Amino acid sequence: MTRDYKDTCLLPKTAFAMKADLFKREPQWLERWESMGLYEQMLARDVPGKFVFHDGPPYANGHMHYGHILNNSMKDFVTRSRNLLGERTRFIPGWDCHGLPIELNVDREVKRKGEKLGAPEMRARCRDEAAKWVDVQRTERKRLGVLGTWNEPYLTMKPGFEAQVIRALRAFVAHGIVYRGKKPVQWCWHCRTALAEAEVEYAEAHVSPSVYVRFAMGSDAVEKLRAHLPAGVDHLSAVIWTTTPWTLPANLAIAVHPELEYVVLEGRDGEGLVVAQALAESVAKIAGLHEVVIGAPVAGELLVGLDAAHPFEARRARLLAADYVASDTGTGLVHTAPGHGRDDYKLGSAHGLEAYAPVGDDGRYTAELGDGAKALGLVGRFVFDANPVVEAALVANRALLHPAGRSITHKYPICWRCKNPLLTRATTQWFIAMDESMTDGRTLREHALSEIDRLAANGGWIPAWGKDRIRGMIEARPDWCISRQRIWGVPIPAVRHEATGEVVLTAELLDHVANVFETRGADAWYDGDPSVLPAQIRCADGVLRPREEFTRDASIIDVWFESGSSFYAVCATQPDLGPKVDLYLEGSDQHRGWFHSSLLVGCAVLGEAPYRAVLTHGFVCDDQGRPYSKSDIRRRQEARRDDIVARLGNGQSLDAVLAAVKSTWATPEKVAEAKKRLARKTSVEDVALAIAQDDIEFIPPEKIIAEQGAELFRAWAVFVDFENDMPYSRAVLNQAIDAYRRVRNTVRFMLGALRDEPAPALADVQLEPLDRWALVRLGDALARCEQYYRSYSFRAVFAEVLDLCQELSAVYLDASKDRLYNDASDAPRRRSSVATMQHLARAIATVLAPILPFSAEDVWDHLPSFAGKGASVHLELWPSVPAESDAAALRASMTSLVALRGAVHAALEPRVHAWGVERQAAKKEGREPGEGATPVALELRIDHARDAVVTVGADAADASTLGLLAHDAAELLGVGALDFDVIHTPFTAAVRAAGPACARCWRRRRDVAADGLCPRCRHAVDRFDASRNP
RNA sequence: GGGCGCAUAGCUCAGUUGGUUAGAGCACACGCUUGAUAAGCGUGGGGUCGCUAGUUCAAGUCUAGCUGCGCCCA
Repeated sequence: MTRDYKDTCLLPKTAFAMKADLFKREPQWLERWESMGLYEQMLARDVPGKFVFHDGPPYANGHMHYGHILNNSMKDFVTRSRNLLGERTRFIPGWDCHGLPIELNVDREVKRKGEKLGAPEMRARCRDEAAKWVDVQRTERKRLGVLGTWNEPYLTMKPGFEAQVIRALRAFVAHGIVYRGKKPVQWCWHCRTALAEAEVEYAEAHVSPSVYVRFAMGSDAVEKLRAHLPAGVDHLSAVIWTTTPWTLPANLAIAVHPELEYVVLEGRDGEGLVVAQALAESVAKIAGLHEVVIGAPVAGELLVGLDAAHPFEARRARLLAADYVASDTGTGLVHTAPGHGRDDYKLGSAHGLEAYAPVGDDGRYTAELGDGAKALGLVGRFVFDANPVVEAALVANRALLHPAGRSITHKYPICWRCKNPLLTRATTQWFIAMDESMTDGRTLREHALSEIDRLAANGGWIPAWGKDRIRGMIEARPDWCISRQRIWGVPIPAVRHEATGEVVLTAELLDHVANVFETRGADAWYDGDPSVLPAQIRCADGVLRPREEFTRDASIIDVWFESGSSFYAVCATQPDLGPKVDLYLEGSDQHRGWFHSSLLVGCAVLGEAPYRAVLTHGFVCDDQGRPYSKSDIRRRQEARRDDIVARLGNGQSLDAVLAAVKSTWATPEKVAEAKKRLARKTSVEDVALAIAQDDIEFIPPEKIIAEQGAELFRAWAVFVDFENDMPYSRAVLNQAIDAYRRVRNTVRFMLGALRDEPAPALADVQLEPLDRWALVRLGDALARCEQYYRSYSFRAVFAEVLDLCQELSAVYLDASKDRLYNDASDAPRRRSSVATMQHLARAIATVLAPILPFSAEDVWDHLPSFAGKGASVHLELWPSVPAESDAAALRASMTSLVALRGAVHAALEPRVHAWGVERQAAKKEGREPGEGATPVALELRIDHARDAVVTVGADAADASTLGLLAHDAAELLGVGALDFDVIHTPFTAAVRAAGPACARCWRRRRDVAADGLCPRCRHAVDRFDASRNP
């Protein structure tokens, strides 16, 4: 029996685990990084560049969801990659702490306990509530491995921040574009506040009344339209359509499109109904007319200037020209209440009509109502309850075109918070004018638009369509309503002079208030201390009056204004950052939110956009492209449940139903299980829900993190394309995990090659061509990755590294095995290999560190020490490779070899197959391979192709094209030897290699000696034995 | 209803200024490998490039329309 030489081989050895156990170990790394002050050390390095990154504040309410996790992962990619690239980058996490959701939570709690609290107490409760969630979210964000100043985050409720918000407001005031106006806003009667556009949601199926109302016109109209009247018509009515009858008391006008064709439709008793031609038929139907009799078409222009009597008020509605009037629904004549609609307001104010809205904060009519409405008993009545009253009055006045009770199902705006339907109601609010000249002569809108274009010219919108997105919004947005009638926020420090009624909001006043807020916070506005105001306040007439003559405004500022000021509050106040931010990074919904408000604040405060670039990512969706949120998934599960229950109720069989709804339960076994459950008296609903939950799965993020680790989520985030919606499902997550494992195992092999022993530096070895190629390949990957990082193409970085690992694994590492395992430890070939592998492992860990910070550190911990090795991979700078003058030749050489490799493997496939079959047959029959029918020699080991000699026709590949790697060609192809036949036409042939196999390295060679070893292995074994027994 | 996007293999994605037979990885099938082994290697099957019409010698790529999906708005 020959000696077993396995122990003398330098087989892979490393403590770097194949299984990462991330969920267990991540917290340990986090703790280590924190105690060693990793973030501070990283920033303390002397690096050439600087990058200003700014966190968009999440709202301090509730736990993190998938969107947050994705967003935070990406932000950490940015922080870490910029630092890696030698650009000092701080990350100051922030939270949006003010605003309605928190206030309502507190409100609900206070009401539940039956407490009565004043503003200061309410604000203190809100502060506690926000602080509580900041703590919760801080823990959750840190757990993801996000690096930053967690002990000093920015909070919009901190005094310094609040003061800067006031200073930002001051800039708008100084530009002269802040004004008080009565305008229709979206109003929540339940929350008693105006809502920002971002705070409005839409209910899909809201049921509203639908009324067609006739407004009687005068004889002047009959005169004017005489040529267009059907024969029997002697009086006219303008017909309007509305789904908000409660706004009829505020009707002041009727809008018509000047370029639309109208007709007079013959009604009953000689009445002519004025409607758009395109809608005459549908109106006739609604009015119950048996035939459509119309006169000659009338240009809308002709109607403009006429008027019609209000159905129950003693006033007339003028017909005004408006180009927004549509001809596809309604009547082509639009009921106009300037106090209750944005278009209405615009039209009304152009014609001198007031924004008349006789509705209070609580959604009940006020005494401002006209006499007609008062007579209906509407004062004090809730507007939505008034709809039937108004409708009844219309019937009584014969103004309704059809029987009462029509309704329509349509989308309707609701409050994002309380989900109650909203009113549009004119209130007195503070606005920032989009179209008034600022001090530099431009309007805010012009200014913002030109900044958008300037950014676009510098590639600042990523992806590029972000420009069109935000541009469209800035172009179309109305004046910015910045006031809210709530408590939890930064007050708009306006004061009202009681004697004159003048409301003062001046730069001078704001300066004083900002300075007070700087130390005492915005609470100072509420605590009764008069010193929050200057002793004397200047009025418009220039006269200073004592503050005792003034009262404070109770409005707070829109939270979007606050977060839009964050660059000014957070970055501008720090000398090493400054007001200009290099990158904003949020979901694409923020084109309407934070990006938008920041841009406007930037234009007023800095005279330019506060950011140089804006990066947006899509939303987390399931594998069918539907939003992946707990509530959304639950809604769909319930819909699926209802579907199943309904189908079963219709008498369909269970298996038919499951097949029809494409359930994963549509298998005989599952159906049987479901039937069994039903038999156990479980309700149909319960079983259906269980099935639906199985079909439409929600995977709680905290569960993934607790059971698998946060890094796998980061791997997912980098595995899918963030510019689009990002598909998330168990299958996709598993794919990302597979990719992660692939990289991990490749690096593990290289660590194994190092065997926990310090390897020589590249400079200290004579590099083999094979290793030089590996370093060229690495260098190519590094160059691409650097570009990818600079352009935030994190996915491409990961794909590049994955590709590198794949290629190394299949080609380079495989070819290196013989020298790694079998050469003597000090053999030059082996030294070249280990020096290269140390460099590769180091570089790969470093490049991946921003994306997979935990695993990269794991690699670092297991990388044997070398000169200059730091305490953490995260303190490394961008890796390099040695200069290589033959890079092009090495690349060409490998390209030829890889092409040849494909041909050789294909040709070898049937032989390998035959050898394998023989081997298995021998095993099965309990005989040695070769003893049977197939003439295969007795083998110690058949390493598939390795024992083959491959002969290749000269036209397929010429030996000279293999260039620098020709020497390693056989190893790279995974065969024993490679011959070229220069005579024949292209072909590939393979035979078993001749000669006995070396007992140690298993290579068939003609120079195997009598002791069973080839000379190389003899030498290696001698060295090994000598080191054992010196 | 409007604005901005997206649609390539079962899945995740590449696919340059239009130009050979549309690629990769995962998954799948079949092999090899017990010296990367809860790993590694090889071979293979799999696509009407969402649909329709156009421009062109030539369309995954350009144009228009449609369908589906997302975000934002009404």
